[in-house]
Amino acid sequence: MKRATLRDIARELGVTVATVSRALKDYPDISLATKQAVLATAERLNYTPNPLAVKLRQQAYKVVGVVVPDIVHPFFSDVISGIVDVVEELGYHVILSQSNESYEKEIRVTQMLHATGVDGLLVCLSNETVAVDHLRALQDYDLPVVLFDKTSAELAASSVVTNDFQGAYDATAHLLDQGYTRVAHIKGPTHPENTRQRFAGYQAALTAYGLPFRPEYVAECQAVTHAEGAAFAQQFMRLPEPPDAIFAVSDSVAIGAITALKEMGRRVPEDVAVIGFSDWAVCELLTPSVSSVAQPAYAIGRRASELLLREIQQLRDEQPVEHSRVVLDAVLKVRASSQRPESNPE
Amino acid sequence: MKRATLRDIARELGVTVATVSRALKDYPDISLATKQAVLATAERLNYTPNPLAVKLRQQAYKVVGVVVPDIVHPFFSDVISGIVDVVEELGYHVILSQSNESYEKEIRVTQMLHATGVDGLLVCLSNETVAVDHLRALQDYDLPVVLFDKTSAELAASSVVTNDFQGAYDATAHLLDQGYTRVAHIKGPTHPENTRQRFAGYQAALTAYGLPFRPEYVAECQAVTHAEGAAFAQQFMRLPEPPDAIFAVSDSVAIGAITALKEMGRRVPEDVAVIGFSDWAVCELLTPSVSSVAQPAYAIGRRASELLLREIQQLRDEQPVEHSRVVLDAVLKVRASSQRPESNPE
DNA sequence: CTGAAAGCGCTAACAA
DNA sequence: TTGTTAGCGCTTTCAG
Repeated sequence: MKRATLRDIARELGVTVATVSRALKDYPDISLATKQAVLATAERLNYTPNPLAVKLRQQAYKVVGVVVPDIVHPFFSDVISGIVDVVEELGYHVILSQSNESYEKEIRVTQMLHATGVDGLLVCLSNETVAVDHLRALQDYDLPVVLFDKTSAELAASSVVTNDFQGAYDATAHLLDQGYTRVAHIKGPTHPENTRQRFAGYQAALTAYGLPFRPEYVAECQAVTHAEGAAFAQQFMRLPEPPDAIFAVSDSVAIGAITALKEMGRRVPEDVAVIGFSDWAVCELLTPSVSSVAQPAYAIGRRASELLLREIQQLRDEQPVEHSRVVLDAVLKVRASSQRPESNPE
Repeated sequence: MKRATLRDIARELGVTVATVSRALKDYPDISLATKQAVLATAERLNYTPNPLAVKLRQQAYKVVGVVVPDIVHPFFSDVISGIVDVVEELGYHVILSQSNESYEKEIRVTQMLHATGVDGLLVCLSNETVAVDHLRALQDYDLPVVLFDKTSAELAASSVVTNDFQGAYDATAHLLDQGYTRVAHIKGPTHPENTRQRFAGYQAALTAYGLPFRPEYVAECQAVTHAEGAAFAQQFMRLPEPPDAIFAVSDSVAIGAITALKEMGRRVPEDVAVIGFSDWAVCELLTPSVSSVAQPAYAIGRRASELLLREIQQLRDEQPVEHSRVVLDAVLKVRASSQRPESNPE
């Protein structure tokens, strides 16, 4: 069955397409009789407007593009879920792409998204991404871009991030409150702003508690994996004075560290406390359950979409486009892996 | 900066848009001089074709719609990843929607997807879905639909599923091979075909091993949650002759059951073995590690997209559309939760 | 209250 | 080799 067009309806009723179009959109000046006739035949022919024609006419795609490093990741699927929920309420759809943490692929997919036709872009930068010219080029075409999670100060754009500094500070302070004194940090790569912030929060907490910063207690991941967490935990334990607590930049790294510590015969949290970042669902199910800093993933998706849709609207109304930076608080989830059974058994 | 159009290029060179269009598409009959001139100015003006105009002209959206019950689910995000990888190779994009396991919402989003404009649909039915008239209606508009994971025999459409029967059979047979004799099953709701198949595989294995089917050893989930797994495990243990092994329809249910069994003081796997379905990443990390039947999620996404793209092509070529049913094997992952330490300590 | 006509940007058959 | 023309399906002036 071919899709019915305005012309089909018009022909059936002996009127013009303009009349039909108006009748369907509840225009003021239209006779009740024709309106009802049009509505009836539209119903009968199962009419639905051709989306392409409508969009071409209005110069609006009603689509937002989303680029994440990796779809198969609990944090990102949560963010995506938030995005989908918000944009669908306003009749927009979501086109999804992944960069696989590759700068090249990120350039490719953002350009493809622009070529395919989107009204705006929601992007989480890949770990490899330093330069943001590819995004600036899109902005030059009046395509609004909102960054989330991994953002860049180089780009004049709205962004939504977790308060990584505060989350990291809270995590480190919690360990220190528990009586641990030699707190190490497995940090992420230097490029994404958010892992730098976690590092800064860690340092700030040490300073606030009057503890020295010890470079040998800091390791830097490349790929931010389970395996790296394990490797660095082993490296730390080989130090003359090994740390008694580890704050890891991610849950995967934390879990890798815990696995390695157990294999080395260290008890968690008695000998070494561990705390991660992101609060994956697994954290609760592991033994010991893993303390972690929860990122408001779903809320990030929602806020980022709201900002993007606002900018799209402002652009359409030829109003000045306002950029905002939204920082959402992280929530520390204290579980077994960071709680010293009896802080001071004295 | 406004997006350049064919007309802009044409005006600059004093030719018509038709010439420009042809030059850009490497038409045979075009002078080298004009072709180069066009290419040069196109480059200079940063020309990219207006996707809407192209699509309206060719009557092709270059977009496939995807409907899953829940984006935030490791199985589905894996499937989606497979879909995205395949369709992007052919210049298509993915529009994502979720039904939240609601029949009503599934109807709404599939219609929205049709209204928005997609060339085809990849759908995993919600647990609530029994009737498939909403999908049949879309097929009537020559919109190809491919079902995956949760499918329906009511719809004449291609489908890609896990071999749930074989997976369930293997899981049950494995338990029986380990020496467990009273194997219970926590099954899913009756509607989705796949949980029925798991139930059938369970029964077939019992029969093959000459064991009776005991109705009191079967419980049926509604929501397929952690909590239900826990509740049914407790129910089983209250039986006069409780089972010594449980095959659960999903990992969440299996993990819930294990949690409850531990709380009741039963050891897993010594007193009761447990095996789940889906092989979530957590299974490996829990204590005891949880045996499970792995579904080829990424491959399901790939195969389903391949079938859909084939049908879209066939439709465009006005060839007959062929439907296929692809059944991909499940793989049993044996871990600690289902392995009797010493089968016969005799 | 409704029709006629223009146009969104691009493509393709037909002329020249 | 290039221009002319028509049209994809819809919206929106401008007339009447």
